[in-house]
Amino acid sequence: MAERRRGAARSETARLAILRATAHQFAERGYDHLTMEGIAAEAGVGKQTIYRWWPAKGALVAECLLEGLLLPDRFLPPDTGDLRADLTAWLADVLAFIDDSRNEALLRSLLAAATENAEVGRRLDESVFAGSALMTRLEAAVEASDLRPGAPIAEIIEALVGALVFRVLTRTPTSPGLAERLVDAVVGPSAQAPREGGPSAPR
Amino acid sequence: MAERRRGAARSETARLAILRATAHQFAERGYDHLTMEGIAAEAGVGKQTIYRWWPAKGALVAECLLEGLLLPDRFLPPDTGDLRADLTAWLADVLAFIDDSRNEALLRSLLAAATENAEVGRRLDESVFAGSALMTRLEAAVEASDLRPGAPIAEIIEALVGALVFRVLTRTPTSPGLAERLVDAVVGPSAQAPREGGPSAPR
Amino acid sequence: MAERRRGAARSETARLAILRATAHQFAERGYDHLTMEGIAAEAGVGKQTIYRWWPAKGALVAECLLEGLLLPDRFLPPDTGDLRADLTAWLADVLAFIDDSRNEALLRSLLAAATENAEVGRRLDESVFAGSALMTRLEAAVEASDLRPGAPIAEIIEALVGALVFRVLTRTPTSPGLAERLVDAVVGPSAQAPREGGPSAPR
Amino acid sequence: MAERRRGAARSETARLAILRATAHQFAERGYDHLTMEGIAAEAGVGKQTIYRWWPAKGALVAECLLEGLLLPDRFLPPDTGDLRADLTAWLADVLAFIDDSRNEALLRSLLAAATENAEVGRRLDESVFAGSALMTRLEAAVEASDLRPGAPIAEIIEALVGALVFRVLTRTPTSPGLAERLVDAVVGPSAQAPREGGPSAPR
DNA sequence: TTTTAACCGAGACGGTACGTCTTGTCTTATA
DNA sequence: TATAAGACAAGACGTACCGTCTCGGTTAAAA
Repeated sequence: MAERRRGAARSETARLAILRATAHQFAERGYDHLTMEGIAAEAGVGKQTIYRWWPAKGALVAECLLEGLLLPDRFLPPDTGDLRADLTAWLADVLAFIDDSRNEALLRSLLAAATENAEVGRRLDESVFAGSALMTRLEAAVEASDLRPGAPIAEIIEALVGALVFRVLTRTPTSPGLAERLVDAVVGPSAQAPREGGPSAPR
Repeated sequence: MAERRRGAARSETARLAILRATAHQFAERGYDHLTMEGIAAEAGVGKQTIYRWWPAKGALVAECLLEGLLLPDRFLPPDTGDLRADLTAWLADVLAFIDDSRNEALLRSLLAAATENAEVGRRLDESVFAGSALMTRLEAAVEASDLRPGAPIAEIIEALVGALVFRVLTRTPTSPGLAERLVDAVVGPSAQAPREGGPSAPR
Repeated sequence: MAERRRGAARSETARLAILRATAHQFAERGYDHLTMEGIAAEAGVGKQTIYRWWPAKGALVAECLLEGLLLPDRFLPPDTGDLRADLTAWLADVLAFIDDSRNEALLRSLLAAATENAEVGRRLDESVFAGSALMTRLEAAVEASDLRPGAPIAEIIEALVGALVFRVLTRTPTSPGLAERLVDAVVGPSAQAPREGGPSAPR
Repeated sequence: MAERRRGAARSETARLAILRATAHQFAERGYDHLTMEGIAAEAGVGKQTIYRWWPAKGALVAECLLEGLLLPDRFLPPDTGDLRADLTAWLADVLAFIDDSRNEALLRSLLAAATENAEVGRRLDESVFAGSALMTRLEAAVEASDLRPGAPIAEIIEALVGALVFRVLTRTPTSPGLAERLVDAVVGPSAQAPREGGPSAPR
């Protein structure tokens, strides 16, 4: 039987108002410049109500992330059977998102949040940059012999996502053909520029 | 004919004291928690003297980076003729540095600085993660046919460095064999031990 | 016939616990720094239970006063037939009480309570500083012709008690012979030692 | 030669704005309900500027008192040669002031301030309730033999002022003839109701 | 016996104010 | 005129209490 402690229960209304206010202020003004007072004011909530449930603004952002209030639905790689094409499509999708400077700023803010809050880092990994969906696609590729058995799938994903993160951090603008080149970098060149017989190790 | 404006010249002593204080406080307390007042106090300098020459703390950090006050001499990839071995050695070197949690925190702080200051981002790219040295090694590899002509060298570097950045952000601990697997991911497996690296470590 | 409304009756246990906690906290930390939350916590009582029965902390203190939880039994003037001796003895008694700095602080706290709560002021008059007992003694003095008929008895008491209150407020330390000099001031010098008391102590 | 330390000097403008705001808020809302934030806001000043120079609101009020921003010029007793008449006139003056309930509340607030700040208590003694002027008048009375030599002057003043303080604390309304009765209580009856031969000690 | 009003403890809530910290600008005296 | 010192207005920080409301549970008169 459910053991319920005494006293009024936590207000879901307040919780949601706080998260929504956080997401709004985050998008509006970035992670720095995000203030507890501003959130409390926008949410119509006492500051104590925030501090009662979250230890710091990083935790607020992490929970927003978890609730999908900060980023659109995760980008999903298609599965057409052509690994390189699928990865390229996924990358192009993400790059298009980043190309909007508003989104780029938001992502950078998210990286800032991750630098000072481990939970945000974890959530970023999990829920933002594809995690399992990408992983599944690559596993399927091994199955289909598009990747050799034993290929370092996790590291391929890290390299791919990391390259994107690095570009956001350094504000490097997207250049044409970037998606293809990145895919080339991590899973080798596409079929129409195939086998050059050279000593380059087969992947 | 040196046109010298009147009045006291900029004090090099003050400049250095400020940069050293910045570097010290940065290492001590991280990018957040870095305060202008703290720097001024430690440097024995008026706050105005800082604001006169730097617009914000991001710029201070960027200049520290440029002066090599924040990070050790850049990591240089060896050139033994064996591309994979060289890259692996370089990676292992960097990973060993990151494995010291003090260094990891420092790097994360640097990423935080990069999120809010474009100059820091640029400098980080250039001076921290090797940039040209790595690039040179890869160009040599193309020359030596260890990489096929037209290989996306820049993207390979981005992927490699990005993976490191991503791991620092998400606080993923280094696992054994990581350097090999990452090299495998971006330039393919080592020829003499094709199965090496094995399956990726679970994350 | 006892008209009783429905529901549980007021808990005497809770009432006493609250008053005792109030008295304890009052003595411990003074009237300011007295908090409803602190009282509730010490009494093991919900805050609402306090607010249900008392409108404010002033009322709590007033009731403590009424119940004799804050001050020792009222100081009673003796009646030896010698008015001046009796008043001096009473005053010396009260002054000795005040001389303990803990008691002085407690009285000052009580004055603080009186400034913001009229009821406390009234109770202070009545139950603390003797009120009727002193009055009775002075009326007896008129009867015995130790005071002339028509002497302003109430004002004499006010002057006496007021002097004490004023000294507590201004933290003036008791000086030797003070009791005698005060009695001298309000009912004239003692006959058998007309010069007694000497000049006032410098302030 | 004046040894001046470096840095900007204390702003007299800010100091005055703060004291004026304090006096205004004090009169408006009383000692409790006086807030540092309210003062800072009304004075157009940062809170730190207040805390830099005053440790607490009690000190602010004490300084206002010293600057004469809270109470009118001290009440001065006349000197017509008739001690009782002069004291009665002074008392009537003060009682008339107290009779305005706004002034009464202000005085009560001042007493509240005195309970928690020793400096206020001291200033109250000195500058509010006549201090030296009353003292001087009584010393002249001894000189003129209106009071016997050795009369406890300081205690007479304490009794007189104390009675007023006590009445303010207990909110006892002024009754007709009060001034005369109080004077009677501390320096004996006036001449037109003289010597009754009784055993009441001569003063 | 059931209902129901009032009590109780606990504790969440929207607020206000606290005293501290930091920011970026301004002022003063010195070098 | 640049500097070290430091005062200033502004405003966010995280904490402490305020007085109200909401929970789940208990008590006892009324229905």
